[in-house]
Parts: sequence; C-alpha cells; structure tokens
Amino acid sequence: MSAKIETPQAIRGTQDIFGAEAEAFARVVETFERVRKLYRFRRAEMPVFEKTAVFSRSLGETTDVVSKEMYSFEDRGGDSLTLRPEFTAGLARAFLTNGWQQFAPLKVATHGPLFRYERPQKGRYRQFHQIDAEIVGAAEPLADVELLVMADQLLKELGIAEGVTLMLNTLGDAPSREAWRLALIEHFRAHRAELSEDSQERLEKNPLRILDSKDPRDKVFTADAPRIDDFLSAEAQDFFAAVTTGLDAAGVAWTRAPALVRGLDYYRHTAFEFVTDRLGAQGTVLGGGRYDGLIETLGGAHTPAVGWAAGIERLAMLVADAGGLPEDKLDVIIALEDDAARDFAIRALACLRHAELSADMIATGSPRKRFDKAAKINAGVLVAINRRDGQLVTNLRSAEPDGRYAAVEQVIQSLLP
RNA sequence: GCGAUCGUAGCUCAGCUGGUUAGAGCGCCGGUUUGUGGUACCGGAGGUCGUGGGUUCGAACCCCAUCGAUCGCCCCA
Repeated sequence: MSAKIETPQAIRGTQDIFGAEAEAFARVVETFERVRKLYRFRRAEMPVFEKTAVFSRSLGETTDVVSKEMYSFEDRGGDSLTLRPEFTAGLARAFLTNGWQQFAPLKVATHGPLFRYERPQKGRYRQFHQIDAEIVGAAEPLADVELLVMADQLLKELGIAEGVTLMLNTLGDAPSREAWRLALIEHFRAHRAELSEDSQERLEKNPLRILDSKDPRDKVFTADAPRIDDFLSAEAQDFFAAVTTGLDAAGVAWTRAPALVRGLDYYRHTAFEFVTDRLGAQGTVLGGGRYDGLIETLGGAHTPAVGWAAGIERLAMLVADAGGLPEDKLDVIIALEDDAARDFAIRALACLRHAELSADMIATGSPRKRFDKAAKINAGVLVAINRRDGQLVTNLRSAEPDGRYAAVEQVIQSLLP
C-alpha cells in the first residue's frame, strides 16, 4: 500500500507560459528591447523585492496596492520585505542609493515580473510581467513627449496599434491638482447619498476615481463635475500644451480624456493610457504619467520624472490576436527509417545545424511510421534516411524547392561516401 | 474583498428526468496497407468524473463545503 503522491498545484494567479503564448511573450520583450535602443534608453535591472517602506511610502499607505495587494513578508532577520508590485518605486530607490543622479536626465528601461495579490481574470495575474520606461531627472515636457512617442512606435512595431487609442490628460501641478480635488469632493459630497456605495467610499479615499466610475448612478454626477482645466495654473497649462504640440509634431494621435486619473498619489501633470476594447475589462494596454513628487517621498532631492509601464501578457494577447506571429517553420526534418543508419543521421543533423539550418529528427517509434510522422511536420525539406541492400539511401523532398533545398542537398551530399 | 458561470482521458468535448462495465474525435504506442510514400484499417495504453462530506437502494448528474479556472465589480498594466 503506497499513499498516493499528490502533485502540488501552481500558485493561484501564476502562469506557466509555453508554446505560442511564450513566443508572443518573447516577441513583446524583443521588440521592446529593440525600440528602447532606438530611443537610447539604458537597461537597468532591479531586485524583485525591496524593503516594504520603498512601496508603502511612495505609493501611499491608503492605496489599494499597498493596503491589500502587496506580497509582504518578514525575512529571517526580521525585516519587512515586499515583492515589487510595480517598477517605479524600486527604480527611484536604486536611483538614490546608487548615485544615478550623475546620469540625469536618465533614460532607463527594464522589464520583469511584478506581484500583486488580486483576483485573477483576463489579462490580470498575481505574478505578471511588465515592460517599463522612465526618464528620471527631467522636468521638461519634451521628456513626456519622448516617452509617448516611443510607446506609440512600440505598439506600431508590435503590429497592435490598430484599435488602440492614446488617452491623454493632465492632473496639473501640485496646487492645481489639490484645488481640483477639493472642488470634486465638494461637488460629490452634495450628492453623497445618491452615489454608488463604491463611490461613497472613494469620496473619502480617492475622489478623483469617482470620475471614471462605471456605475450609472455616478455618471449622472460625473457629467457636470468640475474639470481640471478650470483649475490649471498658467504653468500647468503651458506644460500640457507643450506635450500636445510635441505629440502632434511627432505624428502621434491622441485623445483628450478629462476624466482620466491615476490611482497612485505620486502622479502630477501628464497622465495617459493606451486603451483598447479588445481585452474585456482590462482595457489599459500601457499607462503612465509624470511623478514629480515621488523621489522626495524616498528622501531624495526634488527630482521630476516621467514613466510608463505596459503589461506584457496583455500586449502578447493582442500580438497573438493580430496574427503577428508567423509560425517559425522548421528548415529540415530528418526521418530515420532504418536504425542502422543512425550515426549518419546524427552527423547530418549536426552538420545541418552548423550550417545555420534549423533541423530536427524523427528516430523513435515504428520505423515504418517515421516518414509519415516527419511528413506531418511542416518543414521546408524532408530528408528520409534509409538503407537498402546495405547501401545508405537518402531522399530529399520539398514542397517548393528553393535556396534552402539546395543548401540542404549540399550538406547531405558532402556527407555521403 | 464581492458576484456569476464552469471543473469528465494528455487535448477538445459528449454523457437524456439519478440506473448496471463512463464514451467519441485528436494525440500517443503497436500491427497491417501504401512504398517516393503526408492514405486507410485493426488493436492497445490512459479516467477513483477537481477534492471532501451529505441525500438516495443507487450519484459524473441532486445538496453543502473546499480548491481551481473563466468572466465581471473593486483596483490596476
């Protein structure tokens, strides 16, 4: 009697990525790396975990991310650590602790896994992956433009720009944002009892968020809510105008979205999202904005910065849907029809690969069926290797004889006695 | 954290108002057929019906719990 061994299950909200999905994932990362170099963004790698304070201070203690979505734990030394729920805070910390101020304005890019304890659904996981681009130590609107132009090009090069819209807004500078916030609270408080339950709570915690509520009860009051434009200082107006004219100059299409806000406390001025309706409820493909106040919350000098992040899984889904992944066709498939010729086949396989031809071999199972198996694999050239009357016999087949066929033929011929 | 739908073979699924030994296609393994050939046929392996309780003479099917998936809400990429 042996107890049945139970296979441990994967952690909820994590994914094992394989096959076409993994190819799409890799495509996103490769394209990001290529585009990021075109814009001269430098590569950075930060640790996956940080002291909890890095996130709780910069994101704001009351935000959902900090108050209920972080993977925090105590290490063996008793320190409270947290798996990063986003890149920006860790990057800001690295900027300060490594003296990266010397490189300011610093254009950096990174990508990797992030962790958030949320209910999984389409395009949303507990361990998810993002690409991320930031410009730290740049106060000019030109930096915002640069990032947005890069994001736009990235989406185009991924072949998914169709149906994706850049929604753009400004939250103004700190005084503008605060004045607007107070006006919104006043406006909504007057109708408090008629708001949805969620929005009544938002009124206390995050009044800006009421603006993009999906509840019809709220929409009545969001329609005539105070608009940021009425609270913008002259400087804030100029800043936003410089961003929009810059985008126009670069040929990047954008849509003004006065209700677009950011949940995290550190955002100022430019806020943006590239959105699509092809991902169900997870419509944001890429989002970000300016975070001039963040570095100070970590004890640094005032350091203006802008950045964005995009979910790789979401981008990969769009890439796959857009059919942007031509299946990579195998160049050569070998069918070894007689095991007596195995050594020859192994040598042929190695030589083909050294000749930069992708090659694979069918050499197991019933010898009579190996040809059929090989034929089912959609390879450029099929090489059948057999023995007849003690003689090595090779046979090449190709649907459309091309240069590759000739190359394969040459390799095989050179190996024959 | 809240709501809805769903969990049957490696994959995609069928399985009637609860009824005897749980099925198909694909894939896998073997055999036959074909022999410059992606064909066809035969056979085989593989399931404690997500898990644990309950109701019943009897549960894949009904009830409860739990885990997981999917899709929304919240939040966010």
